[in-house]
Amino acid sequence: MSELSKTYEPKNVEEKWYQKWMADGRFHNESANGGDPFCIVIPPPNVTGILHMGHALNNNIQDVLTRVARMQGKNTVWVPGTDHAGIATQNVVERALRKEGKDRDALGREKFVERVWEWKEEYGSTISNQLKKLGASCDWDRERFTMDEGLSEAVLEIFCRLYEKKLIYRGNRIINWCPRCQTALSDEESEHVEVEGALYHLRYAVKGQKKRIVVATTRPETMLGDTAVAVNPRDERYKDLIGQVVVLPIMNREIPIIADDYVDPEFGTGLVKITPAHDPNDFEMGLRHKLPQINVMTDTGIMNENAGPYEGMDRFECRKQLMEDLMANGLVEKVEKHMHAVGHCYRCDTVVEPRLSPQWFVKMKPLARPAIEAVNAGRIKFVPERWTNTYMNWMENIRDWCISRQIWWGHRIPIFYCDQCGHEWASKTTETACPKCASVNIRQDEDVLDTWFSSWLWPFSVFGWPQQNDDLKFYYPSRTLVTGNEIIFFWVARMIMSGLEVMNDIPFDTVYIHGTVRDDQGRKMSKSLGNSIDPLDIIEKYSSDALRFSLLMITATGQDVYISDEKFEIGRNFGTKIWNAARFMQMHSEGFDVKDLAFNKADLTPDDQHLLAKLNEAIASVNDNLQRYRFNDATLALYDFFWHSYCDWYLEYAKPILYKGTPAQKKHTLQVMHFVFSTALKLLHPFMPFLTEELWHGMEYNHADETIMLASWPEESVLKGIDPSVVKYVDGKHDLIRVGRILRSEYNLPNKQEVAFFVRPVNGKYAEQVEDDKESIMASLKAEKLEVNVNFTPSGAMPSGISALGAVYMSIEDLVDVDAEIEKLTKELDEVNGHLINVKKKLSNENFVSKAPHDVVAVQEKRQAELIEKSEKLAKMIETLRG
RNA sequence: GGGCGAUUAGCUCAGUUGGUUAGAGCACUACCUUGACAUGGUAGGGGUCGGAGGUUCGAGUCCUCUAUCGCCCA
Repeated sequence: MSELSKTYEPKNVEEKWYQKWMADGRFHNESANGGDPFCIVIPPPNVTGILHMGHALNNNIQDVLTRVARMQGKNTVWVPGTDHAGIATQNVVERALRKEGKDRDALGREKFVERVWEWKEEYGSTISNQLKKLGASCDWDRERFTMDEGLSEAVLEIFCRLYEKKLIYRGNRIINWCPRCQTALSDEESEHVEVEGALYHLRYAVKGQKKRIVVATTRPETMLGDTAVAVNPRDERYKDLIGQVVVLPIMNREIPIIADDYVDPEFGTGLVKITPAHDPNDFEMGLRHKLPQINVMTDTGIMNENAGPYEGMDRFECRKQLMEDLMANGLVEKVEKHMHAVGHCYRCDTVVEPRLSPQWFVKMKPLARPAIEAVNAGRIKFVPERWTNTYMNWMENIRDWCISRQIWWGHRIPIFYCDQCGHEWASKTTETACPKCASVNIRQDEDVLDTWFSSWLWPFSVFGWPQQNDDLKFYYPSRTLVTGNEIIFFWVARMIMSGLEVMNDIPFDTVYIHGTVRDDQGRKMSKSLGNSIDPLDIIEKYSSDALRFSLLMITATGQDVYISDEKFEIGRNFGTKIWNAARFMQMHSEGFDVKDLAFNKADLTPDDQHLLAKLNEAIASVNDNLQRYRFNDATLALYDFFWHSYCDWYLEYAKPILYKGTPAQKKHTLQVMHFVFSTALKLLHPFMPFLTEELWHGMEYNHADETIMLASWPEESVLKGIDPSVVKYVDGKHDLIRVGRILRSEYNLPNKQEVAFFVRPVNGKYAEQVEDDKESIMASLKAEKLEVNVNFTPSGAMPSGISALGAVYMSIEDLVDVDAEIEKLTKELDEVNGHLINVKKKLSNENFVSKAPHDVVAVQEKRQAELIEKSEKLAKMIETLRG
């Protein structure tokens, strides 16, 4: 085997293997290959996106699942792609235009869209390329983009279907309007941010009376569009007012005082101004009471002609001026500080303006019903389960989805209007004449669709729907959807609805929701805070494998992840450890044939068996934890096995054999080592794909499986049948070595100083086993001599300790600090007796004995016996020391 | 206002159906540059599990209340 370099150089290695995997088509699969399908669809990142830690975590998890499935021999496909991110992308290109001194209106729609496509061609593959650095084993031949021809067809198809079913309609309703992006947003795209605002108490005059009433509002400028004042009909205070008329200040408009149950008598003064064109609740109330709707703002957030003297003023400017004017007229009762949630555009953070506007909506209730049912029936499960509540809560209170956007980049709404006869229809193709009156005086709707209106089709549109084909049949539904909780509403819920509507089947059976990646102070990573850690920097500094392993190790199921740079040292150090273990093996493997790992079972030493049992445990743990999406436990099992079981114990055990053993012993030990190491590498591969592939080849394990990617996934059963009593003995042996080392360390013996040990095993069986194992124990203890004697009694004062196998004594003539020894043993005795009291208390408690399960009681009884024995031994040892 | 989550060692976090002596990594202390590895080894110090009450033979784990922090929804 070619010699492994002294230090691991991940950079070249990672680049090399990814290229090779791609060149060999290892990530690709198709339905024609048959077998057991395993499909994951990527949550498509924005085409404008750059990789952040959230992506790294998200895709890392998907890659682990994908790689495991592939090794298990499933027909595995992980479909990658990006979405066209309508508003975000348009913003990016507009910014670029501005730099050139241009704007989109001057350019015109067609030219602008061309520009966006150019931008996409140039920069759109950034995030995909970054995913490759992560090691993501996506089937890149299947990469999709939501504006692709195929996916666009899917969008048109479902739009027309839902339109025909009257599940898509146009309505003049209050929507969330972003004055900066100049488009409508869905409710989900308006992010509520708690801000300190004010509650303005305004005085309105009641017509024909001297008295004034006081209304409270957070947005005083909307009063210009007020068309009523409302009270709760049960509010005794204002009974007399109902039906009276109020004169709106400034505008001098006469508006009625109405009664409506919606009004909360507790809030503010119990009197609410009603502005149907600028507030969703007021809008509803306006419909109930047939109130006029007066829009006082333009689409850029400027006051319009309905705002009287404030026309042309910015909305916040107007608020200031208006308040000054009202104040001057004595129309302000008071202004209080007030915390409230204000909607902000999720793209540009501008304060959203609720605004009356004609938009397209999807009627959601009928789509939601089967989607609720599917989750209730357990056909789709959320992991962790608690997210089911979030999903259900939203679904059960679902509101219609505003899908039209007043931008140019996106799927244009396939609705046509005939200006001749007024006919309106949906069509998948570009229409040239009215199907009703044959007029050519027709036009298509100017708006485009919400980006999510294409990504909600993702699980089947990526396979070519509405075309029917074998891949679609084979891979749909996908298996696990891996995503963050922030897009349960945006995406997950909607995919379930579309899947059931279109495919008549769930889009995936499991939704794994991972945590949000935060900085070490718990803040969300964001550019503006400057606290984001760039995954690519981490890869540069520590390697992709280190990034991957560390991320999973610190990510508990569904909990948020707090990261800082140093955390990635875990993975780097782990990789180095494994690399060096491999180098060690290689140094001793000259002339050894790694093709021949069929060790003779009869020759298995206790340590061999112990190692095999630990490997078996690791395999079981990784498999079990993967199944339960407990990635941190899976990585911990791997870490513990490689580092402690393999390196700390077995490798140290093997050293004397490899340095001084017979050729037969050496061969046997190497067989065990290579068998275990190669199996463990496979188990590690999904988590650290690059290092494991490099070692797979470096150690020449590739004779049967050319790539570790396609090597067989380790299953527990391969190693059954190891005697548990032998495993227990080796655990005891480790304990004995530990006790011996403590003795050395207590007397500060220099590493090189060899010293004699005496062991008094608790039984003859252990005596035999220790005797047989003498060489190995002596090596671990740097002992010049090890005497095993069930009847050993120290001739004089000797440092000692108690191990699971029996008492251990260290011979260091003249150096013994008798008082210190007595103190140490007494301390231990006190501790043992403390435990003993507890156990005795338990066992003498009748309730415990009668009510606790038998095995629990049995454990306590056994423990009692052990503690008594230990206690007696310690007492005797102390006595001996006292002379 | 409603819902969810968190609160365990100096720090960041595990602790799965309640059952021995509550774990890990980092940091810290001492010793060790020994022929895999100082991105390392050996040994060590350090927590009674936010607070109060309850259920139970037994509670970090279940229940109630409470405090603080965070997220989502209104």
